[in-house]
Amino acid sequence: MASHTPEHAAGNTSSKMDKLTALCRRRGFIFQSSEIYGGINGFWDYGPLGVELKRNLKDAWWQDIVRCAPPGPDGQPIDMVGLDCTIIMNRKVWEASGHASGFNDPMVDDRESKQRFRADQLFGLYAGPHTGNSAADRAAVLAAVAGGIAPIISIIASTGGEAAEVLERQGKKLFKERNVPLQISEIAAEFVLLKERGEPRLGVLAAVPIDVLRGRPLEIPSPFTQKTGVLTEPRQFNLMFQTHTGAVQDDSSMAYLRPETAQGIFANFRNVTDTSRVKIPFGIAQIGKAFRNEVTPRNFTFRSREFEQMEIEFFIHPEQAAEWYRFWRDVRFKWWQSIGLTSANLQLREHDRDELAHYAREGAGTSDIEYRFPFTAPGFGELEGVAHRTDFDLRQHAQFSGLGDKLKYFDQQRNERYFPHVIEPSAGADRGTLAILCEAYQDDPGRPSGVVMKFHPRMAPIKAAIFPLVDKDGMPEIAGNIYNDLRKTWNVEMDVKQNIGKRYARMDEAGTPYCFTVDTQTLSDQTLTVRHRDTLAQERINVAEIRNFLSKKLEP
RNA sequence: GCGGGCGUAGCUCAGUGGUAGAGCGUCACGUUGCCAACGUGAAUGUCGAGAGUUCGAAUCUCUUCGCCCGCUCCA
Repeated sequence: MASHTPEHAAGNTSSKMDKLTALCRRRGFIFQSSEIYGGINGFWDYGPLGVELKRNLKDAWWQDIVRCAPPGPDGQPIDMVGLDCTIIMNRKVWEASGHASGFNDPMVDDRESKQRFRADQLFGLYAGPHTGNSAADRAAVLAAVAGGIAPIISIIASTGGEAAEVLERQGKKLFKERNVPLQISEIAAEFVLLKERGEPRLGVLAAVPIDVLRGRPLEIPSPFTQKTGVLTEPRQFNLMFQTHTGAVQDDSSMAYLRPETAQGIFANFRNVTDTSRVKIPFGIAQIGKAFRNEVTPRNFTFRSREFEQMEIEFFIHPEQAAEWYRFWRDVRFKWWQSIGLTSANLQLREHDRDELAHYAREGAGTSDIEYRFPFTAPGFGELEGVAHRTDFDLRQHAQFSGLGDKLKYFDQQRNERYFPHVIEPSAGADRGTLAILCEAYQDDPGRPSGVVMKFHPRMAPIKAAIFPLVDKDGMPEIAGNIYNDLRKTWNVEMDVKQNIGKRYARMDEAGTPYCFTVDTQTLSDQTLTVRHRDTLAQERINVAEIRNFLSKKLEP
């Protein structure tokens, strides 16, 4: 795998992505939203081919998750029901979920270097006394941090461990920029042994408290230059879109566009259990739009401000969390492979415990199913997150709605009332579509189009094309009959214009896996040629066999 | 949001103050008949947008919008 460089590893990454976006535009997969008005940043439209592709992805998900859910760990069929809830909900939903307060990350700017970072990712190196009594020294320096002393050096990191790594790697450079006569002699996790002018001191790496940052930003050294006096106070960036319900726009009518579909499922948990006879373990699935005011939408459709999610909330008894977490993680990874993401560009990555979201920190784990996009290579970008959300959301809604224990689930078999835990596989439909496009794209100088989209037949926007070799001698009529029959079941196209090579080339760019061509021989023996997109090979089959042929090729 | 780069036909680009162009693609007709072939013809432009300078702006200036790269964010 690693032995041969993927064609979109560093080097021609941008050119592959440029070619792909050009093809998406040219062939009608994806357009920029409101293009004739100059576009709008972070919003994308799906054209005639794109809408088929994305719909195939969502339909496959719905079929494989809701209508024909996989057997569970015990081999028994899984209980799964669908849901479709509104984008705008009572705003208390977002207070309960934590989005209203937690979804806007305070950001800090370095006024001098014009760089910005998240306030909660700022770590400081704090120095305290070194008496030799390590327990007392640690307590002393931690007390000093809590008391609000300024760090001597600052670092951007998401965890203390990462801060230690940065310090280890760049320690000398950081001290040089600060121009403090300090030396590091030892780093053990977040604790650091320092020497200041030969005098030993105990250092600790700790998050810079937000209230210190807010109150005295000028005393904190910039993580970029280690200069003081350049940082701004943390500022709020609300990532949720706001709107108003009703004609009068005041504070009381303010509402949010949902930033995730999950909360609609939690808010309907009781409705579903009351009406559908599902029993734990069971899942509720939903496909729908969500909206986030991303700081910087970029990388084609990868980070859009309006996007579509395919989410499952799977409700379980807390004791079964680990088992169901592993189950869904593996099922979802295999599913992406089953629809054509078969290369080493797809990977499953288990999160480190300390990078987990607030609701998942105590859980059985979180993992990402990731794809190596041309623009992330050699890194990966997230397609789907599988998280054990514990009972966080249901408990929050129980509290905020005032329903309390009434929102608990009564388990007949266990004779027990409890808040179920939740395993959440949450996939991005637009990101999935983009990964399928990236995976399918193949330069091929050996064919007339120069490029071919090798979609899995189940995902291909056009399943087959029907061509009369010549636009005469009764061939168009035969082709027309076949077309009219096939289109009752599949999205197929007929094309009579121009020479056959041009028509094959167009279908290569659209990623159509099979082309059926009616020729002179068809007139006498009822056979026609099937041209295979991936191999360019041709075979003859009987006209009456076409339905069988396609059914077999298109089954999951 | 900050810094850097870029916006001319569907695509790739030429055009640096004086009538908006080429190739490819698209479409029509003819011809051919299994991989963008050939001939003839046609359509297609708010030169990203707005303002300014000028007798005259695709070209110079300012503003703005969008795209790409970095920081940042994330399904």
